Amino acid sequence: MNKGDNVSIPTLERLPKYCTLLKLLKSKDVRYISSTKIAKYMQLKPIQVRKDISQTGIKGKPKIGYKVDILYNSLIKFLGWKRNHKAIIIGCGNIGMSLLKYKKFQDYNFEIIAGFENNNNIIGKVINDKDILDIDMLPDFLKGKKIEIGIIAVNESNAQCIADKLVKNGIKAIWNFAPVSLEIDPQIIIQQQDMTQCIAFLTKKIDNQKKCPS
Amino acid sequence: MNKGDNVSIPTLERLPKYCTLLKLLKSKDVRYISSTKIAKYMQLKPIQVRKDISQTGIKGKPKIGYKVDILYNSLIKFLGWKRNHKAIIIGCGNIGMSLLKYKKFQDYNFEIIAGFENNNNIIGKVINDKDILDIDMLPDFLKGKKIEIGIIAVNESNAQCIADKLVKNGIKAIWNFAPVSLEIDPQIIIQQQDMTQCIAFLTKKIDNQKKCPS
DNA sequence: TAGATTGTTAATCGATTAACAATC
DNA sequence: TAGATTGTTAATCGATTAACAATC
Repeated sequence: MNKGDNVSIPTLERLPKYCTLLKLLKSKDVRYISSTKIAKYMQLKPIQVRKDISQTGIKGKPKIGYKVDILYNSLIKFLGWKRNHKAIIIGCGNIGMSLLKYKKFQDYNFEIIAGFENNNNIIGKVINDKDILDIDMLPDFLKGKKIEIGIIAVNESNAQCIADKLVKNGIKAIWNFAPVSLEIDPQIIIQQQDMTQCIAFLTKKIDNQKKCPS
Repeated sequence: MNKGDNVSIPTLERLPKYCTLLKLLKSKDVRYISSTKIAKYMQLKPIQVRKDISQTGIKGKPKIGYKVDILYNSLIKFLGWKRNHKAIIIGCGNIGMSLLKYKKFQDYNFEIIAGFENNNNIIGKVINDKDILDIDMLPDFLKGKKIEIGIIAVNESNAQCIADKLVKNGIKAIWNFAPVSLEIDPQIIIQQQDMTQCIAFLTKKIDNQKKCPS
């Protein structure tokens, strides 16, 4: 096991934000950056930035800081973004469609290669160069294609059944937009995308502030 | 300050999931539920469920557990979902449009009442009964309307400027879909919606598993 | 050189988990 | 009643933060 393989989740979630900033700095021809400055940009503490970076095994230089291009490249590599990752979407309704259309995934070498549907009015469409296919073609489609990620954008009642189908056909990771907790082989990586969490955060925080205006 | 007002973020993010489950139980006429069973459904530990629930001030009964309808109602109330929360969207491209179309927000008493754009080809459209208006009309539109949440779905380079405009016009909370960290009055509640986090999680976990297949 | 910055080691903080008395 | 379950208090675990020697 490599050094950074058991990186903590909070750190893992901050790393892409450093990438975004470093990309910007690169475009402005900034050569070196210190944890102090990164922290200032991102409203974090310098020590946390250093801890995060050190978790990935990247080294800086006292007094100088980190070399922008090296740090950027190492982070991209660390996150696995040097390599292409392929995904398919199941469910091409409102959410599924917007993901199919989304162009920025390619910035992360993340590629949605097709959509799947059971609605005949939608099957056959081509969105952003990606075919929408009949869900029945899923098993055949996945054979030999090295697709690692299945994005579930169907409704709650169908999510579990789709998840089972994906796993059965060799999918390694699931990104689930349906608001249900999937029961699934723990070997499979699950990322739950829960709108309700976001709404809860917003509404609760607003209401707290109303009660105790400072 | 009420008891649950400083509820921890991890707990706050689990509460809506309990709501989802309780709603299902209610529809099946289940009257009582124990932390043990909730935990089983959601792949958590019973003690964590009890701790979460107790943070909201809701009480259960030894041996019996929690009354489903009371627990559900109390959680909804706690999260602020008894009251209507109004939002507007700035930027009606791919992401903004899909949020305008999304019907399930009403389940949480969360209401997007309009969209704003600067593109003349989009201004004037009506999506899901919601008008898309010229961004220049924003200040007038917000006057006296008690809109608390601004959803930013414009590109990176415009996000900060839109955020400033929203705050200037009395918005209390921002849900930011642009991949930049906004610099803003700390009084304002910010929820950062970061696709890159999700992608980082998926790609890194997949690559770790490749290296050490168990 | 002097001083800013890194990276290590230790301290603190907060969330999760455990233990168990109270109780329906 | 007996036993399952709650809720409290304490222990553990892990992430953040602090302190500081090493160093360019």
